[in-house]
Amino acid sequence: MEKHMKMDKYIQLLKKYNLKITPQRLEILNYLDTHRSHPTADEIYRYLKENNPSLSKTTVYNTLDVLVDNHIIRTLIIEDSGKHFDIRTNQHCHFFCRVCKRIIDIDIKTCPNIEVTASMGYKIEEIHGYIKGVCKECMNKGVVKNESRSTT
Amino acid sequence: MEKHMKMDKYIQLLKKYNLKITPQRLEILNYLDTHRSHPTADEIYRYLKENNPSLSKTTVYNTLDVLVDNHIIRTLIIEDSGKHFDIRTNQHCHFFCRVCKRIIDIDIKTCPNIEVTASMGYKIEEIHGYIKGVCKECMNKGVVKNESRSTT
DNA sequence: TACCAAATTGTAATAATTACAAAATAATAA
DNA sequence: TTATTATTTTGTAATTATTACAATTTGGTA
Repeated sequence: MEKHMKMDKYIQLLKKYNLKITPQRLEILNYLDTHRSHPTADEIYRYLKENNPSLSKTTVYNTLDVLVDNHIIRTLIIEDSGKHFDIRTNQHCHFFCRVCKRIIDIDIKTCPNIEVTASMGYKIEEIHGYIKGVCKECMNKGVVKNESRSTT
Repeated sequence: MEKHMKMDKYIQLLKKYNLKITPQRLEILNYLDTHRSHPTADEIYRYLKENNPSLSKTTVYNTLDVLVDNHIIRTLIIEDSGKHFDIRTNQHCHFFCRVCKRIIDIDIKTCPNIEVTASMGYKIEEIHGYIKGVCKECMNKGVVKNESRSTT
C-alpha cells in the first residue's frame, strides 16, 4: 500500500475514536503497522527521531497510552525489558525465543480454559498467552537439544 | 505446620539444589510459602525488614534470582508494576482483577494450543497464561456490569 | 578451628516510565 | 481566513524497579 493511502487509513482510524490527527500519531501508527516485531517505546522513538529530530520521547509514551486506551493497540509484557506494543488486536498469543530474542505471533483458537474461568464468575476483559522457549528456526540451527521440559 | 517444621522443609529444599542455607533464604522462602498473594521483591523486603533491620534489598533480589534459576519459584509479570513471585510451580494461570488489584491463581488444564505450538517445531520451556478483568468477588459487589467484552 | 568460596550488605548507577509546566497546534466557530 | 480554545507536544526533572560493584561477613568443610 502506498504511503498516502496508509496515512489515510490511520486518519480514519483516529477520527473513528475522536482522536486529534497529528503528524506524530500518524508516524507512530505507521511504524507499528509496518514493523510488527512488537517494538518498545524506545525503539519507536529512536527510529522516528531520525526523520523528526524534534520528536519527544514523552510524546511517544503519551501516544502509545492513548492508542492502548482506545484498544487500537495492545501492550505486551515479556520478560522484564519493558512494555512492547502490538498493533494486531485479534486473538493470538506470543512466543518469546530465548535464543534470538524475537517475539513471534502465534495464531491460536481461544483456549477452553477461558470459558471455564468465565463460568466461575470472572469477568474476562483481556487474555494474555505467552510461551517461552526456542523458536523453530533456532531449533533447526541446532543450538539447542530437543528434550522439551515444560516449566509451567 | 509449626515454624521449625517449615524451616526444616526449606532446609531440605535448599540442600536438594546445593544452595547454602542462610537465615535470609529461609525467611524469604517462608514468606513466599505463607503469603501466596504473589508478592514483589519490595513487599517481601519491607515485611522481613521489620524483624531483621540489617536485611538488604539486594539480598532479597539475589535470593529471588537464585530461587527462580533453580525453578523453586516462578516470576510473574502482570501489568507493569514490576515482577511478582509465585512459589506454586505446578500448572496454573493467573487472573488479575483491575478493581481489587489481586492476582488470583486459576487452576486449569493444559491449553490444547500448547500442543499445537509444540507440533509446529517450537521448543516449549515456560507457559504463562494471564487473564485480566474483574474477579467474582468484585463482580458480586456490583461495581461493574456484566457484559463481557473480550479484548484479545 | 581455620579457611575459602559464596552470600550479604550498602551505596551508587542504570533503565523505563511518569509528572509537570510551558509552548505549539488541531479543530471549531465567527 | 482568522481567532479561540482545548488538546497535544516538548523538554526537563523526578520516580521506581532493578542491577553493578566492592567490602564485609558467614556457611560449609578440611
